Amino acid sequence: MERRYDFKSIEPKWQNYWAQHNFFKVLEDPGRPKYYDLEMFPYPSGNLHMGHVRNYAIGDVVARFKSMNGYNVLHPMGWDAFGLPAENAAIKHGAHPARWTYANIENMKSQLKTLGISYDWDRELASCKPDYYKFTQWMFLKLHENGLAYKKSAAVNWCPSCQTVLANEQVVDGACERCETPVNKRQLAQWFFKITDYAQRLLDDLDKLPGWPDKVKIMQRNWIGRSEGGQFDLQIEGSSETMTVFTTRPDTVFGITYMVLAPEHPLVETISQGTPQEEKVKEFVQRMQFLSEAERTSTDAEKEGVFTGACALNPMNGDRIPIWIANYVLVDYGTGAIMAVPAHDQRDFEFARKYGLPVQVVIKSPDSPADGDSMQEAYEEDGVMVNSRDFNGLSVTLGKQQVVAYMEEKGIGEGTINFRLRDWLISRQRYWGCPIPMVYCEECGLIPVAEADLPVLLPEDVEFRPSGESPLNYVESFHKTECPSCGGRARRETDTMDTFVCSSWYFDRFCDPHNDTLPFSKEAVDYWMPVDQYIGGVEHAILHLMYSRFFTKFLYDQDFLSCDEPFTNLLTQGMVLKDGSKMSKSKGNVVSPEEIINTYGADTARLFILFASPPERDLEWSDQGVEGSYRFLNRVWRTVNSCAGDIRDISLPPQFGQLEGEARQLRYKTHATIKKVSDDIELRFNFNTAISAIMELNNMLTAYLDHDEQDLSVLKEAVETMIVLLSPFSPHICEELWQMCGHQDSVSLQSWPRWDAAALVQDEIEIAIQVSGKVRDRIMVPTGLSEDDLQDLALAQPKIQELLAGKQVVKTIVIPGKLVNIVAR
RNA sequence: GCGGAUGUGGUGGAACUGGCAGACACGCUGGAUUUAGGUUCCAGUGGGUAAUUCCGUGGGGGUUCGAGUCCCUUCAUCCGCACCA
Repeated sequence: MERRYDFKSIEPKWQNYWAQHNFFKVLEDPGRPKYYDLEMFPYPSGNLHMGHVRNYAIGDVVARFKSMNGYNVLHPMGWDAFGLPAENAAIKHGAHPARWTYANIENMKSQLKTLGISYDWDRELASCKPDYYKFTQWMFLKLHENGLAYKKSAAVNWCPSCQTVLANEQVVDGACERCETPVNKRQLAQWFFKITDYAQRLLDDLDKLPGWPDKVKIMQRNWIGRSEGGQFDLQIEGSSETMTVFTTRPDTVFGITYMVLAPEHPLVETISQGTPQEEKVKEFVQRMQFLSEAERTSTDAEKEGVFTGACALNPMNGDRIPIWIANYVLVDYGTGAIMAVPAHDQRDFEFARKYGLPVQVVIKSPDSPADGDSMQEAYEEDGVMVNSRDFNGLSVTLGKQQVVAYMEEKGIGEGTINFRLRDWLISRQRYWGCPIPMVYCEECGLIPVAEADLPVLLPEDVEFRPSGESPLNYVESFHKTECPSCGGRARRETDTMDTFVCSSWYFDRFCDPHNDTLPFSKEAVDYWMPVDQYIGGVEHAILHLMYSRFFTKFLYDQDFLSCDEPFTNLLTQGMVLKDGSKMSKSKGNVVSPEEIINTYGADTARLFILFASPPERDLEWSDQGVEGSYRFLNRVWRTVNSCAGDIRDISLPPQFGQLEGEARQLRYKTHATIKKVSDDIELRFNFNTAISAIMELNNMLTAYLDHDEQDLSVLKEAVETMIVLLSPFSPHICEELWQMCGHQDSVSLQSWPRWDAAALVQDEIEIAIQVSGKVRDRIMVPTGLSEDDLQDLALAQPKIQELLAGKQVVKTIVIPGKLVNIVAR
């Protein structure tokens, strides 16, 4: 017998076997329940890292477990293949993004194959391939057709050094992710998706997702940021203009002592013109423009502003109110203008004190200050309305309703709901992305490309200049085109789409990946969607998951899908850490999966990563831990080796009779392990405890094999059960061991074992006896003893008698099967 | 500042509904096998104590016959959002 099992030959052997026999290829099968198991598809950076291994190992346990439980399992893999790194590589090393990307995919795919994950590779897709992005463009056209894709001028993140716009997620702490230059804002015409139309549904339907972690739902709720309030207009004194404000506190409208516009608000220039303040206002607005996003919006930046020289009239009482501009009001939230009530809003309060503006109390509770001048801070709690004319005496809640009702009646304003969620900016001035299928015609304006003309191909023969500007701008054969409508001269849109667009529907495409007329057939998605289990990192809690939900709802509304939520259950896996921090090149603490697989094999790598920590939690990498997992697999190897010959020809009895002693205990353990492993995988995703249960079974088997007399049926059942239970975690070694036990078929094709309730019946159990809550003795008792008998037995123990001498028993608590607690004084 | 999570042996972690804290591993100690190292196997391993036993789940308080688990309070670390009117 070999000292160590030979994973180097076993693993490729079974990987080839699975591939040759199309083990993981699936088709729709109405006769079996479906299960769609999906891990977030990776960006092809070139190399697999431990986070990937963890993600796919978790997914594979689920896929193999469900498959052995009779489900028709869809488990696909693909590539999120557009994106900035490919272009950076092109600029830096001169490699074409396409070549760079496809080479990376090749490399990562071969690494992935050495892990032995049960993917249906026939469904592989790459978002950068024309047969895929054709339909990303199709999605754009459908959204455009329905008024959900539009172009508008917007302030976007601009890196002055790279000479390009950046996505929000490419701005880290106010600086460019690539060169660390502070980012500023620039006004550019950009494409948006109108995700805000779906804000309410995206919020409400979170309640339809009990299979999602609360953490993620809370993050999405906050991101959507719904707030109820009112919106009303104020006449600007001496002008025909009005300004509109949004407030969540209509009840404090009589406490307004000044108004504030965001510096970028379009009214700022008009109303300050010709006033003595004009110059100061211009100066302030300019200064704000030069500030970076981070400096401008950080909470600890001091509030500052200037008077515009103009006043507005409070529609409730006709009061003249000065209009200011200030850094703390944001142009893109609400109406970009606020009513300031310093007595009841801390931000307004700080500003008012700094500039000597009045503070007027309009909400009063018994313990709140009545006088604005002596207030130390704003009073934001509940109370009743004062100094508010007819509304005096109303509570905050009632006041809100009645002030809004009054405004509606008088045509001053109305109740409104505001969302923090903004429309999704999808334009990127980048080459390596999905082209936006629109053209600009000199005659007809903005015209969508006809569906029949898709895909708009990304030209391959392009030049990369270090300026970072999109090469599409230089490629005449690309941008020079004809108008789809009038046939006249037109220019193609050279912006490409945010890669999040590509990843917002890839899970649908997996259902029907080779369809060349539609993104997917209705039949295919009706069978497979929604995804039953989605697995990936928390970093996508908001963006990717929200965008995918938005796309799904849109496709549902258009009747392309029958479900309106894409992911029924979501598992967010923790990070893989080394020495307490995230693995990174700069820290030099990266452990390469390739190396681990070479040294210990994929089965060990998978087992360790699943054993070291439950999936949601961060995982501390330990080289010694890996060694331990490897030792365990070797122990299993030896266990099976040493008895395979003895059990090979044994056939299991249809029923195990009354067993005694060790054999009985072993059979108990076998079935207890089936139950434990099944529950841990299915109910809790606690793979670490499932594996530890298998370890216990193997430990018991090792001991059992030392006995002279063995019940070979019980032994066979235990050994084979262990192999089957271990197979979703470490499939290759289990295939080999299964074969060693004399089986011709694959362990992957076995049904998941069922536990036999009869085997779990014990006739004796240990009971703890407590005196006043402290364990003082333990006794073995027959199961099924009555509570009274149990109590009598406990009291009769000599040790307990001794302890109770001279004391009075106050009370006895009996927990059958667990303990007896005797309370004595 | 707001929101969320996590604090258990030397380490990773277990304890699922309030019921024997530390399963399973790693590490360490001792022993066996081996010329030796490695491998493998056996035994021990929360802390204090000579010992009956006492103390122990970040700290403090509470509820309970009984608390890692429930309640209040406090500290530390990590993550997300951050002037959202």
